[in-house]
Amino acid sequence: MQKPSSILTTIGAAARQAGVGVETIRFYERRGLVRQPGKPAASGARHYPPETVARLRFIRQAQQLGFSLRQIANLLALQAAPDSDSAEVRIAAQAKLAEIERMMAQLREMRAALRTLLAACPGGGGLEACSIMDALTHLSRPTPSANGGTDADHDFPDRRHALRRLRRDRQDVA
Amino acid sequence: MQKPSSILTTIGAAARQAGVGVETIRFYERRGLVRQPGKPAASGARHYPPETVARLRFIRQAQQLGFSLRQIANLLALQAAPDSDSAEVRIAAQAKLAEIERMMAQLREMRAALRTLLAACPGGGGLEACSIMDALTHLSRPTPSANGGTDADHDFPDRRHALRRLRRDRQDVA
DNA sequence: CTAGCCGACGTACCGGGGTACGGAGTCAAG
DNA sequence: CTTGACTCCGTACCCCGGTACGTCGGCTAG
Repeated sequence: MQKPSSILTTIGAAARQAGVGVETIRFYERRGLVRQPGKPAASGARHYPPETVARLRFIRQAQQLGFSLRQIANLLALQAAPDSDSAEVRIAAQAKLAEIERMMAQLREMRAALRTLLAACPGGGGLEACSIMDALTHLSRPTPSANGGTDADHDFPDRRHALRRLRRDRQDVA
Repeated sequence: MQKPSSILTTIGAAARQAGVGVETIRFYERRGLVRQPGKPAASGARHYPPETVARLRFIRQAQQLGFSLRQIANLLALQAAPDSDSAEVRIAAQAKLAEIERMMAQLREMRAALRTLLAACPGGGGLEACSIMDALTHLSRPTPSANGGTDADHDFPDRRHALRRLRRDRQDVA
């Protein structure tokens, strides 16, 4: 297979150079994040220009900054447009920064709540004595809900939406 | 519809009381997080006991602490088992706390990187002058990858996986 | 010549957390 | 009686970021 002799990269080589999987590149192609080069006449193998590898790295970098693929696509589109203003990029970065700070605040809340629960926790015994289960069951509502109005209580539908998709769970104990 | 007169709750009332959608309850039933009560003979409408509402609130509380539905299911199973030890709950909470701290660390990294980029950013002009795009393109790799080994460079496959699902993106500017 | 590896391609699937749709039944008020 | 609100049920769909699978085809080494 391709020795490091030429600059033509097949998909596999590009994947290795960018540190992603082959399937991932194909996935990005479908998403329009990377466009696939035309196939060289007869044979089936496309060869990727080094720009593609750069683009893949760009994507990875942006992901590490917290950008979603959709947002990265927008950044890349900006990159392609000749009349685009770097102020847009700045705005995007600022928005992302704000978003990250929001998430951190929510994590801090979660952490505080967990710490409180853990502090009040006896180390074992039956569940009746478990202050954590207790707190979850007889909910200590952190958000005050003005209850008894015209309708039923439809309290805070806020943070759940913001933070739900945040965890990376293996199927631990719980 | 049901005034605060009786304790029999239909699914809609239960949903309002717990602050979730009807479809969400049905979804939880499919998942086994909540079991549905038997239907009262002739008619179609099941009536839910107040325990179900409590259970729904439990789920919401636990979600706010960062637990996934799967993990919550385990907690609930624990709750049902008579011989379960509250130490398990404690362990789960500690694990979750550790997880949250990991996520916060990653967010801090992202925040620092974004701040650095923003600090070096001119407020506008062509993209050639954009230090952010620049940084993404000619990657300033934060993780040192020992390169040139036997294989290609397959560096850090870590944080991406941990943090990816963290954002809550509408389709902003980028 | 044949085996085996790579690449190309489409499609399906995973896990997480829901939302929406459409048809049928039931109940109460107007 | 009719209308509207509500329920029940299954199925399908959404976003997100990939992964995997199966079938070709060509290239190259043994």
